[in-house]
Amino acid sequence: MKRSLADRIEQYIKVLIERSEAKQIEIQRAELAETFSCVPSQVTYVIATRFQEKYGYLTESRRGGKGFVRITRFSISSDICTILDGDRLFDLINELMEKKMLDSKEGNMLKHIVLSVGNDLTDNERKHLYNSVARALSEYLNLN
Amino acid sequence: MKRSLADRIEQYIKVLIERSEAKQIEIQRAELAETFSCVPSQVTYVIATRFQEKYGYLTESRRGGKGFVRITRFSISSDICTILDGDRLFDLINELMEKKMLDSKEGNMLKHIVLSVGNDLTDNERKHLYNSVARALSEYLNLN
DNA sequence: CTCCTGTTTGACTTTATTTGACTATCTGTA
DNA sequence: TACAGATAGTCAAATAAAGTCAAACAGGAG
Repeated sequence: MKRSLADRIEQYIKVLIERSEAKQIEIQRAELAETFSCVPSQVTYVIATRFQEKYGYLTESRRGGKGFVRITRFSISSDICTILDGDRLFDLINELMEKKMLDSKEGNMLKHIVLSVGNDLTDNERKHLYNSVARALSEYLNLN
Repeated sequence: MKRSLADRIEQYIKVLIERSEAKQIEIQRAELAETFSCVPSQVTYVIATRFQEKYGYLTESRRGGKGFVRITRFSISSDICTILDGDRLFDLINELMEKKMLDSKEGNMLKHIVLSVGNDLTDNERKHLYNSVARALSEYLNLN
C-alpha cells in the first residue's frame, strides 16, 4: 500500500508510543517535521486526524520555549463502549489486524459476519450491533 | 462471445486478487482507469456491480491524496443459504471446529462475541441474531 | 423495430492531504 | 514588567484522489 506522508508520520509516532514504557511520548513538532522534511503544520494535521480520543489517544501540548506535544495511548476499549459508528468498528478491526492481535482470517470473517448480520437491520439497530460487537471483541481480546 | 470493458476490468481485478497472498488488493482507481483507457467512474461501476458482498467480496476505500480501493475476497462463492436453527448455532460452531473448518481461536472468539452481543437482547432478537450469524458464517465458509 | 437491461461517459461532489501565512502562548532575560 | 525568541496552533487555499448520478449508448429478446 502506497502510503501518504501523513500515513508515514502516523506510523512513526505509533511505533514510538508502543516502544515507550508508559505508552506515552513527548515530541517536538518542529523536530518531527524536520525528520520528515515537511512543514510543522503537517504534524499538527496528523495528530489532529489520527490521534483523537475516539481512537484511544490523549494529546496535550505546550507552546513557547521547551514546547512539546505529548501523546498518550489509553485503553482502546474504554471508550469503545460509547458511540461507535460502523466505520469505526472496521477501523478497529483493521487496527487489530495490523497489530497482529487478530489475524487476517479472523478479521475478515468478523467483517463479513458483521456486515451480513447488520444488513437487514435498521440504522439504529445496526449501530447498536456494531457497538456490542466492538465491546465484545475488546472483552475477548482483553483490551480492558 | 465479445466481452465488455466492464468484463475485462472485472477479470483483471480477479486475477490480481487470486495472485495475492492475502486474497486482497489495493488499487488506485485512476491508475486502473488509465490502464484500460477509460474514465475512472467505469472502475467504480465494475466494483459496485461485480465485487459486492453477496459475491464474496468486501470493499473499502479512501479518497484524497494517495487514496485507494481495497478489495478482499472472503469466500469462493456463496449464494443461497439454508435456514439454520438459531438455537443450534453453538453446535454448528463446535462441529466446524471439529472438522477444522474453523480453528479454535476463531471459534472461541465467535462464541464469545455472539454470547456477549446476544446478552442484552430479547429472546426473539437473540434467536434472530443467532440465525443471521449462522447464515453469515455458512456463507463465509461456503457451506451451502 | 421496440423495449429492457446493462454499460459507458462526464460533469459535479465529497473527502483527504499538503503547504504556508498568520496567530497565540511560553520562557527567559534585561 | 516588557520584550525577544522559541514553539505550537489555526485556517484557508491548492491539489489529489474517490464517489454520485443521470444521460447517452449498445445489443439482445420478443
